[in-house]
Amino acid sequence: MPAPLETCVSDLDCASSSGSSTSDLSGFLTDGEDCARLQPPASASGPPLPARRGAPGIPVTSDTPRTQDDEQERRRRRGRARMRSEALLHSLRRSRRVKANDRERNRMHNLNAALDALRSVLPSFPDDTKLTKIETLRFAYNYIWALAETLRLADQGLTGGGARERLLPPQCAPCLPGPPSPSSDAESWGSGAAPSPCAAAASPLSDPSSPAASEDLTYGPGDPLFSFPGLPKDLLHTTPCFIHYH
DNA sequence: TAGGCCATCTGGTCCT
DNA sequence: AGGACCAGATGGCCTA
Repeated sequence: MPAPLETCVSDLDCASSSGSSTSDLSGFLTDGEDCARLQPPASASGPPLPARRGAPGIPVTSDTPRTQDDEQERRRRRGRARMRSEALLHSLRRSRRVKANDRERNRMHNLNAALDALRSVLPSFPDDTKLTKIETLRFAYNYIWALAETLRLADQGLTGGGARERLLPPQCAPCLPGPPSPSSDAESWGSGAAPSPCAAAASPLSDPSSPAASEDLTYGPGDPLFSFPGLPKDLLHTTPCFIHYH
C-alpha cells in the first residue's frame, strides 16, 4: 500500500512538478500554498542537508568536487523524488477511481429507477411483494408477449367461439398468463408440476412462437417467469391470475 | 447457517 | 482522455 501523499512528498520538489498528470491534481499539489503545507518542519528531518547545487551562493561548476556525501545526497534525492511521483500517481488514480465509482453508482441507481418504473406498470402484487430484478424482467417479457398475443388473436376476427376464450380458459378469464393453479403451492411451481389452466391455455409455453418456447430462453414452467417463490402461498388462493383486464 | 438478493467497488474494454 | 458499460468480487441483510 503506497504511503499517504503527505508522508511521501518531500520538501525538495514542490516547484518542479511537471508532466501532464499534474493538471489533474489541482486538489492536491498545484500551488505554493499546498507545497508549503506539505513541507515538513525544518527540524523534522534531522540534521540540515547540505546546500543544493545551484542554490544562491553555490555556483555550479564542472569542477566542483564530488564527495561521498554528494553521491549519498543525490541518491536520497532520487529516492524521494521517486516516492513523490509514485504518491502523485497513486493520488491521481485514486481520484479518478472515486469519480468512476460515483458514476457507476449513479448509473446503477438509474437502472434501478428504470426497473422500478417497469414494476409500476406491471400488474400489481400486494404492496409487500416486490419482484426481484430478474423476476421483473421475466414477468415483463411474458406480459408483453401475452398482450401482443391477445392483440394478434383479436385481429384475427375472434370468430367461432372467440379467440379470447381460446386464449383464456373460462375459469381464469379475464386474465392472462398467471401463476400456477390455485391448488398448487409455490414449491410445485418450481418442480415442473402440471401448469394451471391459465398457464396451459395462455402460457407462452403452449405456443411454439411464444417467447418461452424459444431455445434461447431458459425459463419454463419451473422458472420464476411463471412462478414467484417469494409470493405468500395464500396469495395463490386469493389471486388466481395476476393480470387482469380493466 | 446456507442461500438468495442487493449495493458497491474495481479493473477491463469499448466508444466518442 | 474520459465516460459508459460490463462482469467479477465482496460484504451486508434477510429468510427458510
